[in-house]
Amino acid sequence: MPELPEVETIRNELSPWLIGECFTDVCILDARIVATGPPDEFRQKLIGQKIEGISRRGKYLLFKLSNATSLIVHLRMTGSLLLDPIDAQRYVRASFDLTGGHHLVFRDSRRFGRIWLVDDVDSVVSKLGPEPLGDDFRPGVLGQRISRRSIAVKSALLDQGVVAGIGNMYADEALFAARIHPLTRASDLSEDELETLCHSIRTVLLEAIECRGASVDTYLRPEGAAGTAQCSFKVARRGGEPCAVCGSKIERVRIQNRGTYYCPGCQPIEPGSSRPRA
DNA sequence: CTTGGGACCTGGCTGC
DNA sequence: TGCAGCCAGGTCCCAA
Repeated sequence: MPELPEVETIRNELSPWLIGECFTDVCILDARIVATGPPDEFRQKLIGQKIEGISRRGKYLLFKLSNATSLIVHLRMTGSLLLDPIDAQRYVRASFDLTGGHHLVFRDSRRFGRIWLVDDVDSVVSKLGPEPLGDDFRPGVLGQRISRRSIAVKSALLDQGVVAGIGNMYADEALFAARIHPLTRASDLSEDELETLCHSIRTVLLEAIECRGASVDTYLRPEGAAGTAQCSFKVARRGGEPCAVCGSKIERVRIQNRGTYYCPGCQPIEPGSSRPRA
């Protein structure tokens, strides 16, 4: 499922092809994906607009348009954006023709993805927390946002208002890298742990971007190739396998109704135990 | 205010 | 083999 590294990869790989091109036609096949008004209006407003730039905020992909509006795309669970696909695609919810002969296809089997056309990007993304790869994402900032939260640290990382762009897979990977048990109360993290976690989040996300994202489920890069970040996962989706670091069997629990994977050897704290851990 | 749980959605998997 | 039923999870919404 597309999280920050996947969306960043899509941004990186679409940009050289689409920046400077104009929308010449728009086809909405499922009206539900348009979050801003009727599809016809969406289509009329978008046609003729030039893409001035493509950026990302959390898991949102932002197309800056020539009339100062923005096209925003969120892929949610199963969405993907394909550039000039050769084969006919299933589950196409919208398609876009552009100058230069390009054809951009929004595909989404589960219909959770959404697109917006807005004057002000903030009207969609204003509640997001800091960008984890930005300069302002510091241990103190993370601490400020979770120090009064009694929820599990895993839940806190999934809260897009705490930090933007982390989803189920990279939350598990970051907590493993930081050697923090996912059920640890967010408010119980020490300053050292906050610093380690902050660093681990950045490292895990940067390494995944290097791998062009993780192709689990339906994620593919715009030109149809897979990412390889899933090959480097230490715990995510590896329940029952031995930990590559200590050999313990990777366990799976449910937190906030999400499958959560961790290594009981490397992330040893038991929920409710007194701190500090041994 | 915080927290937890359900709704949304459908392909793929499990089990009878 | 066929089919019912459950599961995955990002975000929003609502209730406690």
